[in-house]
Amino acid sequence: MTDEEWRPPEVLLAVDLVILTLRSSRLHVLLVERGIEPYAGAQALPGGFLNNASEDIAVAAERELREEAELDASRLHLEQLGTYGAPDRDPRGRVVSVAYQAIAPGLPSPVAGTDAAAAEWRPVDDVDSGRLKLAFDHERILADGLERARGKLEHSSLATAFCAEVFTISELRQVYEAVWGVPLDQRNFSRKVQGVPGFIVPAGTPRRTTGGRPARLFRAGPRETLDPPLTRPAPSRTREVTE
Amino acid sequence: MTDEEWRPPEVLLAVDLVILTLRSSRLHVLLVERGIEPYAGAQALPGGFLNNASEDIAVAAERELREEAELDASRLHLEQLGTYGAPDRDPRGRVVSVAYQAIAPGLPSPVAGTDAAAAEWRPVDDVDSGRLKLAFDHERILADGLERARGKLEHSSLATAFCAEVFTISELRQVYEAVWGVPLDQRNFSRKVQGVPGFIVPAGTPRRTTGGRPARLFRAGPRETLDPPLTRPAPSRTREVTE
DNA sequence: GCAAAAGTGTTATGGATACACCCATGC
DNA sequence: GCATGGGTGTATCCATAACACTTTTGC
Repeated sequence: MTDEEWRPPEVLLAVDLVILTLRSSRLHVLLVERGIEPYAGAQALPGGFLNNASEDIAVAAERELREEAELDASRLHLEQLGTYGAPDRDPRGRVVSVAYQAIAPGLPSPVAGTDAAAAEWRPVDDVDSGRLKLAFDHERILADGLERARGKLEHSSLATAFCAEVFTISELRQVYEAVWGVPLDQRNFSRKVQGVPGFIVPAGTPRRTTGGRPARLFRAGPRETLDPPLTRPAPSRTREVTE
Repeated sequence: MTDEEWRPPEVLLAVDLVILTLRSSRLHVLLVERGIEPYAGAQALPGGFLNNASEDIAVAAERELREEAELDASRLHLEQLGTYGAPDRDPRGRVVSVAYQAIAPGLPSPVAGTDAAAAEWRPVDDVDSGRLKLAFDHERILADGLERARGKLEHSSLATAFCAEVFTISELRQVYEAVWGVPLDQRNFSRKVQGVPGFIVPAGTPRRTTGGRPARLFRAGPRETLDPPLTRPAPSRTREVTE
C-alpha cells in the first residue's frame, strides 16, 4: 500500500500436472523421471515453468500436457487443482506451482513418443502405499488430486472423461469402482446412471462383444453436474451407526 | 528443459480474499474501495502483494486478513479458493493472484478500525445483481467463492464458521438459508444436524431467550466432513423431471 | 446346450418430507 | 393466559439396495 521505493517481490511460476487414467481397471498417474537437479532421478509430476511472462497459466498447462504427455488438451478434461507455494518447496528458489488435474481415457500405448520418453503410467497405489516416492511436494499434490476426483465423481460427469468417446455402462462402472475402490452393483448402477437426465446418451450400434451379450454403447451427454448425484457407499457411516 | 541461456519469467504474486459473513440473515462480503490506480475508487476484494520473496502464500493471506479486515486467521476458516492468472487481468503487468476464502461469524461493528477504514460489508446480492461492479476479475473470484461455499455446506461443517463459538440450531439454520437462498423446515433441520455424529455438540446452559422457549446451545464438533450430508432442496430437479 | 455378460423386475428398508402436536419462557 | 419461538412424534412417500430372473451373444 505505502509504496515509496518498495517493490513487490517476484516469483517463478511453474505448472504441474496430475494426469489420471484407467489402465486394466486400475487408476494410474503419469510420472516422469527427473533428469536434472534437484531430485534428479526421482519420479515427479510432469510440469514446467511458464514459457514467457505473457503466457496464460491454463495455456501453459495445456502446453505441458502436449509436450510431456503428448495429450491434446481439447480432447480431455483439464481443471485447476490448487496452488502450492511454500517458500522452501524448491531448493532452487521461490517457485510457486499451479497444479492442474487432467483426466484421460485409457490409451493403448503408454506414451512412447518423442519428448515424452521419460513419461510413464504408474499405479497410484504405488505412491499411496509409499512404495514410490515423488519429488518436491508432489505426493501432496497427487493426494489432493485423487481426493478431488473421488468427490467429483459423485456430483459431476467427470467419470466419462476416463472413457473413450463411446463406452459401455460397464466401462463407466469400472471407472467408479477404480477411483472409489469399492465394488458396485452392476444392475443398480446401470439404472442409476440412465436415470440422470443428460449424463449419458445412447450411441449407435450395440456391438462390442467379449463373450456375452453385447452391451449398448453410450457417449457423454451435455450435463456436467449430476442431479441426483451418484452417492458412493459409505462403510464408515454404517459402522458408526451400529455403535 | 533445454536451458542454455533461457531463464523462466518472473511474475508478481498477489493474494485476494473473499471474506464472507452473515449480517441480519443476509450473506455479505467484505469489500474495500481502491485508493490508487488501476480501478481507483472502485470496489475490490481485500488483498495485496507478497511482502517479500520468502513469505508463504497462506501466511500472506493471514496477514492481509489481519491488516485489511482486522480479523484473526486463527479464529476463522481460511482456505485456498483458486489462482487467477490471465495475462491481461492487471494493467500494471503480470500479476497472478491466489484467492483465499474466509468465513467469519457475524460481527457487531463492521470493521471500523485503523488500516481497515475503507473496508465495508456489502450484501453479495448487490454484486450478484450487477448493482455493484468490482475491479479486476474480482466478480468471478467472488462468484467462485460463493459456489464453493454453497457446495461445502452440504458436505462439510463449514456452516459453523459463520456462527459464534456457541450458537443455536436456529442460527445455524439461518446460515444455510442465507447461503443457499432457500427456506428450510426448522424441525427437520434440527433433527438432521443432530443426527450427524460430531457435527455439533451441546454447550452448557440453554439460556438466550428472545421471547419464546430458550434454545439449547451448541458449539462446533470435531467432525469436518458431514456424513450423511445435508442435501439442499433441488427446485431444478423437480422441474426437469416434470417436463 | 452352455457359459458369460447385459439388462429388467420386484421387494424391503430407511431416510426425507410435511405436518400436528407438545414444551418452556417473557410479558 | 397467551404469544412466541424451541423441540418431538408420526404418517407418507420415494430412492436405494439386494437379489432373482430373463435376454443375447460366442463357442
